[in-house]
Amino acid sequence: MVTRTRFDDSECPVARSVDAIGDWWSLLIVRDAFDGSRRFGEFQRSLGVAKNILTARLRTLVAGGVLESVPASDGSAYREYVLTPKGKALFPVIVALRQWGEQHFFAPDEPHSELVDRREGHRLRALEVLSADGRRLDPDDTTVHKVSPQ
Amino acid sequence: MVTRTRFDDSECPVARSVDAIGDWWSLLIVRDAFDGSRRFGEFQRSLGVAKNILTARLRTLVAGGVLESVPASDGSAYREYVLTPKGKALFPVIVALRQWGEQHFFAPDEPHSELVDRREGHRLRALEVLSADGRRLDPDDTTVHKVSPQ
DNA sequence: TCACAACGGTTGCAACATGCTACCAAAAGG
DNA sequence: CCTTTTGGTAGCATGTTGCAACCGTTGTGA
Repeated sequence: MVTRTRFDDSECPVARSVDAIGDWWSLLIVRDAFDGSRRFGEFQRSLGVAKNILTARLRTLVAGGVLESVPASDGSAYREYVLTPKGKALFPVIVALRQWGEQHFFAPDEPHSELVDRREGHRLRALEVLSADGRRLDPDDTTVHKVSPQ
Repeated sequence: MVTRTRFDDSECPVARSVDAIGDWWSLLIVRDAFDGSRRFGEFQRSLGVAKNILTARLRTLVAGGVLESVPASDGSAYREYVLTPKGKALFPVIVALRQWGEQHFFAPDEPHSELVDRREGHRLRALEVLSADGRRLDPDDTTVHKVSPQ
């Protein structure tokens, strides 16, 4: 069991997110879930993670409401792990990580797995951070509005 | 020194990204860097991380090209850690984590720090995953195009 | 200029998390 | 039935983290 309550009470949403999914394996488990993995063995073979660690991570993700354990879709007595709506809401996070990795860790001609639009088969548009009125924002165009603790 | 070469050679961009920044502290260090932290002590006070761990993380992030060590901006003899262009490209990742946290870990009226457009002072628009031709995509609308290893 | 505090670490050690292997019960398949 | 697959658990070696103490350098105030 992972017990990191350090930032549970933080006022920063990033910290709470990292608290929920910010360890080495959880993000890759979620990625696999988006890619269609459902069964314990699928995650285990895909990731090469130790089974006791996978057990712990799946439990944590289920406890955190990211995954839920449901009866197997093929009618067998086993269970499957599927993304909850909260888990599916991580889609932009995974896409952002994917695009960052594509841009900074691969040579232009180096092969890598690609996330494509199912209808057209094309690569996705790069994520853009936009202001309320639709302007494209760089990091320097934004600032954190701190909550005064009182 | 963090030595996780397990996924350095993965074909999946998400895995390489997680390899670079996917541990407990690195993402929070990057968040602080976006929020304006530059000095060792700033990160240390803000995060409450042990100094030896912070030392190791900063070194890893510098080695990974996310941060760089530059002379202090105030003319002192100390050094500062600032985001490289590669580091600044993590902006959508941090914003995605922030928005996910805001939506799923805070009650509607619960106070939390907010990332706002500096010009207008308004909250940012929610990130959208778009197809090449601009349609809004859900996870189910996409599929991973696997690279055949050969 | 001299003392003292702050900065940016390093070192050693204890506690905890992870990875590996072996093992096991229940389910599926033949 | 008998065998294999699945989905774990248990124990142990190793790696990582957190904590406290220490230390040289840099800034600071008298």
